[in-house]
Amino acid sequence: MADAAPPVICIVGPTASGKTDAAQLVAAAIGGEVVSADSMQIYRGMDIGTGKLPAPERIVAHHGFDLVDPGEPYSAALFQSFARDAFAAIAARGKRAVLCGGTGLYVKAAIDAYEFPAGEQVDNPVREQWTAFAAREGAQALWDELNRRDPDSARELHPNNVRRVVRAFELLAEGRSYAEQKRNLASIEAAVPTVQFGLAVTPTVLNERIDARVDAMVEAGLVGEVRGLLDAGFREGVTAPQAIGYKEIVEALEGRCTLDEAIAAIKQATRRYGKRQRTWFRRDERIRWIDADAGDARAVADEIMAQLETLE
RNA sequence: GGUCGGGUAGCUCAGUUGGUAGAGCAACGGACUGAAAAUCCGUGUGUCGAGGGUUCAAGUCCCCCUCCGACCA
Repeated sequence: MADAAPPVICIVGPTASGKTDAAQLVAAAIGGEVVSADSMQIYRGMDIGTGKLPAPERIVAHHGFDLVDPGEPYSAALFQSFARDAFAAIAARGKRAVLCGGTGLYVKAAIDAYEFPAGEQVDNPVREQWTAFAAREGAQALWDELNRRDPDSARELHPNNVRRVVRAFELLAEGRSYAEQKRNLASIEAAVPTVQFGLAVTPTVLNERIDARVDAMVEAGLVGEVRGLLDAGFREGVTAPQAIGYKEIVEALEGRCTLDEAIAAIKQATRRYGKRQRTWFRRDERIRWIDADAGDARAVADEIMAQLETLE
């Protein structure tokens, strides 16, 4: 990437904070293109429930949507290379990238010096092996085994966190260490120059907005979308069927709860997700927080542009 | 009107022979480098329905009132 490329503008925040509209308005104003950093918007056919900006409403180019089918696996490493390529392509067009993200890990993978050395492998036999071991012998046995081979990393992990313990085995198989990687976390540097903005919404206000948004998704046809996905083999996927708004509707469609119960569950899960996002982004000191309580995308975009002007 | 259940944390409920209460879920806080909308960790005071009584001591036993449910009239 040329040194002359201006910093990527990065807009983060929890679901329903208004990122999507604000990012598009900023991009439109400065001649930019949006890159979405969202682990569920990458799936084709998952539109309503992921809050994907509908094509007719896009006034600038969007990237990061519909990268794979719901049955396919994906990873932060794949997103990293996708995002880096997108930044380069946008710069080459003389445009400016606006990264818009709710998935903290994907945002960091895109802009920070996260390294995924062993390529872009997605179906990892080591993962399968140890996941099966845990299912057979239990979480504690899995952790004990890690403790035998890499006590340094085991100490960093709770035995119940099977996912991460398995991940430590994957790293070990590549001659790396989870503990060492974690130690380096604090000193990670930006790999891509960015200016980051976070949309801050008071939790009570955000919760109300989430409820309204979920109702709107149902009205927009979420149930039909899920039904269509099921017919297309949605259940085969590893990640996509875990999406909030989808897994609950599947429960209702398969008769394990009522639609009203499913809708309530979606609202609850989304509120909790919003909280996790807040926790994730809060600790990044580079983020400049913008008050987004009013829900006025225009005002938020104006504020971002005003701040950009003072910075550049 | 009568009989029997039941009224304990925001919700569903435990609570052993009386020793001033605890699980799950929710809520709140936190972690996070190849599944991340995932995964995991931490935090439990509440007039034990009201009043009275027995007792050194009552969620627990007795009386009375009240509310909910079922059954009988």
